[in-house]
Amino acid sequence: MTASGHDLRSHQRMKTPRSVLNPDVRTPNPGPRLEAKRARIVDAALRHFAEHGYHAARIEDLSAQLGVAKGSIFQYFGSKGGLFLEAYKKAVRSFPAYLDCPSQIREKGFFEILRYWLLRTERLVREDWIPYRVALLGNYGVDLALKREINRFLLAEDPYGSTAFVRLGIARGEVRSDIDAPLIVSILDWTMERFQDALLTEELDPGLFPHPADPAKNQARINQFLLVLRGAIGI
Amino acid sequence: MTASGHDLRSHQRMKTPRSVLNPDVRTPNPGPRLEAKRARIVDAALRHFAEHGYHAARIEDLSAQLGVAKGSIFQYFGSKGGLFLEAYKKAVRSFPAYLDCPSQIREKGFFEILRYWLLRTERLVREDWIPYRVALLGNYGVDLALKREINRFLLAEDPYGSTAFVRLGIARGEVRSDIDAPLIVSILDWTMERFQDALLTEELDPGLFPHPADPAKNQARINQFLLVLRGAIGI
DNA sequence: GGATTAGTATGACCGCCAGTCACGACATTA
DNA sequence: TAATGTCGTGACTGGCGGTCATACTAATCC
Repeated sequence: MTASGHDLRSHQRMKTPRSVLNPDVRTPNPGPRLEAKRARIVDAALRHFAEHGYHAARIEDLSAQLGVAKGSIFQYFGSKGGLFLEAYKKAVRSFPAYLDCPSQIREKGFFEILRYWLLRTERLVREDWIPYRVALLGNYGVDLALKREINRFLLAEDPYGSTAFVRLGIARGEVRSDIDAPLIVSILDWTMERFQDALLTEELDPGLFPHPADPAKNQARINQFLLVLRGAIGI
Repeated sequence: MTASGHDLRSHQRMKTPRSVLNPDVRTPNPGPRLEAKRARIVDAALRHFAEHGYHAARIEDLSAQLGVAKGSIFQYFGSKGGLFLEAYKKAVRSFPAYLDCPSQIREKGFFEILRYWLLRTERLVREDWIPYRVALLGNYGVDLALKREINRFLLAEDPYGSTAFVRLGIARGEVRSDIDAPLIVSILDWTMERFQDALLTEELDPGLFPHPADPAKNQARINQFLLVLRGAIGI
């Protein structure tokens, strides 16, 4: 539920820009078999990175576990960073966008949608922590070169639909219109990301973030956070 | 100007907790010679990390450039991560705290202090970009283990004095008191950090953050940002 | 001052792992 | 079957973080 940047996700599968991390030397039309193998690798990598972290993850272990040669993985993804980037994308794409909430929630408006997701995220994490952990790694646990690619991706896809969400808020008269919409979006993304990290890190990486967090008090915290956020970007 | 956590920096040089990154096997009273050598290494490391990034920095290069054996560096700092942590601490400690502003600014109140530093930071960065770049690396360009130590440090030292600063704001009646002060501090830290990153990244790491930023418009952005922040935690 | 010892400096060496590449297996076409 | 392109492979390499036996220096003692 966090991202930064404009909503540019217009059509599916826009060509990602070439880069060291994204050699993309595959044939133009890979064919279903290769695509399937590629997907298998990404799935396993997701789990592997989630379990070991970025640096401690060993490509060779991954390849052994998959029954695939190490060389193949590099052929598909170019580098460890490239593989991680694909895993990260898959993780983030698996998260719901703000507007993917039930319609009766949507009718209640902007801030109720936020509340819905904040309350919900805890359970989502518990059900499947793997993509959340990989997202955490991507946000804080890689080097700047990779982080740059990640930000580029978030900017291009806006996977949580923050821009559309803010637009809805403005249209409903719930979100202030005297401030540049992109700045609103950024602030929403920043604070939501950090707040959720603080809520979830207990399970994802104990000790990563300072933790005044008694889980029982999370609901109260969420309410306070929403109050502040409403003051910031509301009305 | 950003940190997260309580203001615990009570006395100088509180014992940092032992850890893999902080073996601290030095003698209890190192003597001035060793302290000087240690400081020399940290200084050079600061520059070296700033120039090359965390992963691309080579301890051996650093040691050659210093005329010091590689083994010595590991003897002093235990690991590359330990060395970086020290460099990061030094960088962050070199930044001014919120309340270090001129007294006539302080008299103008909480939000004017923020404005002062936001306007000021750009120039500070230009004058000496090295610590800012290292802080950026520490925030986004290391692995989670190191990031954990960094957060622990920020929590323990509160190097920007955010807690005292918020306390002042509350005392002056400028900052809302209906919300847990620690949450206010966190939100202030989160947003200030990200906003400054967005402002400064142009010079520190072009392309790291999405950049709608025409430098000429920075002042307008700062004003809008302050408006939002005032709504969030003001009155 | 010489001897003993504790603290400090050194750089050759080791283990590890991302990334490479020559070769082999396989598929496709002729 | 031969020829040609594609895909898969794993032994190998390069480079770097980290170690440690040895050398050196400074302090301490008789």
